[in-house]
Amino acid sequence: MPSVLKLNVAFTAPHATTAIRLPALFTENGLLISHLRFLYSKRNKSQSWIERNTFAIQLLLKFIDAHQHSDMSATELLQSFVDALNFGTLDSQQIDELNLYWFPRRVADVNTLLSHINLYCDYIDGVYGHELPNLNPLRRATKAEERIRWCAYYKRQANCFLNHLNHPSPNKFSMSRRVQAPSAHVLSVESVSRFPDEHFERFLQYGFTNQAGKFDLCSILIVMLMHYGGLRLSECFHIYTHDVAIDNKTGAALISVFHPSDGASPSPDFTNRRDFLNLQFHLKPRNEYPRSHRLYAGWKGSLLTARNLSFNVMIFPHIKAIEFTELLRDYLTSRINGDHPFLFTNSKGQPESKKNFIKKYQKAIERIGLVSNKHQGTSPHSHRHSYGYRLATSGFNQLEIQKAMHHKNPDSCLVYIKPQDDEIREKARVLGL
DNA sequence: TTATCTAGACCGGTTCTCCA
DNA sequence: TGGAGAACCGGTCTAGATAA
Repeated sequence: MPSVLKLNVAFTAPHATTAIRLPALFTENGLLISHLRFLYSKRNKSQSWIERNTFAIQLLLKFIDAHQHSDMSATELLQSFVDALNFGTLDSQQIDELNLYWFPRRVADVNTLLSHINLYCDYIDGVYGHELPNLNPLRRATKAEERIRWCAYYKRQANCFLNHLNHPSPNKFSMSRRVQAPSAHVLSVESVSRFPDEHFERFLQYGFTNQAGKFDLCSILIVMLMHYGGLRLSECFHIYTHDVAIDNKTGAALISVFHPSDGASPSPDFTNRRDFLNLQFHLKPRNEYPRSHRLYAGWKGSLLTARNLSFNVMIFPHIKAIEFTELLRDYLTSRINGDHPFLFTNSKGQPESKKNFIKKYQKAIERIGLVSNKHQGTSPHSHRHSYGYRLATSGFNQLEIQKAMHHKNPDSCLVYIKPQDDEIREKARVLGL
């Protein structure tokens, strides 16, 4: 049985009226209540953040538990924890006496985990104060709460976890430099992240067919929104059927993407989309479901350009907006409708899940003989890269690309228009340099 | 630097299709 | 009709990428 178990529990804080679901850590001595209270204090953070924090504390508790019978000092033990994260726990013979079997982690990952532990330790300090804990020393402490209080104490005294985020005094520096996390390397990996243009039409035509040989129009439309509209995958799952209109003059589809909760309701009877989903369908905005929920779809805070808290999808090239309309008509007449407002549905009429789309997307990639891999540009996000690059190579300037991709910061689009090594080599060759 | 979203691996349950 | 295999769908976990 593992020394630390994670279970999702319904937690009701004192004086609160409703319970919220949070991950709780259980050791052989019971629930680590201080961590649950810490998570409650951070309940406005994302699901990803809460998961990552819980995972970091879980690793720390497991490591301390594995060293119960060690004669290391507390500082050495915590230093050893940082080393175990960095270099793993297997020796050169691939043997792990601690029975943890951790593999080496990337520097950035280690820093993230240590940052989470640091935050929790700060919270413990705030609750118990800065005095020396009147407890068994760390090595002899048996209760997880006691161990965490000692970790918070040593973190403050010896900066054991995150020296690089604080500013140690000179007399502490010599020790803390031995135990700090390493600096991350500055790295720009050359990778092909745009969808290969030469395969895209074939991908749409032959990738998405079901068992009966019919087109999976739902998936095709989602891919078109990403490839020709530059949408992130998650944004597609927030679109309602009401959010699509047709330009009567050109026949082009006009698509708006609204903020999932605060965006204007399609009906004036409701305050906003949260109100609409709740009262009309007993649903929540999809970014507010837990990450493990089938309806979950993230929201990355795109730049909203309309007062109704939405932005318009800029389909490029324009001819594709007309093709989108034609496919959309076929889709809407053939889809199974369900009790929800979402545009994209699965084979049962329920809102299409991101997870299911990704499975079908990968299958489609394999059908045309490619491998689904983001480094080869065959992941859903690669279409957003293709969109940004297409705008850049068609002569749009940085500000125009920023607006089309709905970035708040003009520099954010640079990653999408970054040239690849072979393109620079080719340019140099053409120039004869 | 920090917070958040995406990708991918692995697993399991259910439903569908084919065939003996 | 029942078994085998494929397809579909969902859950969990971790690492990497992106954006502010």
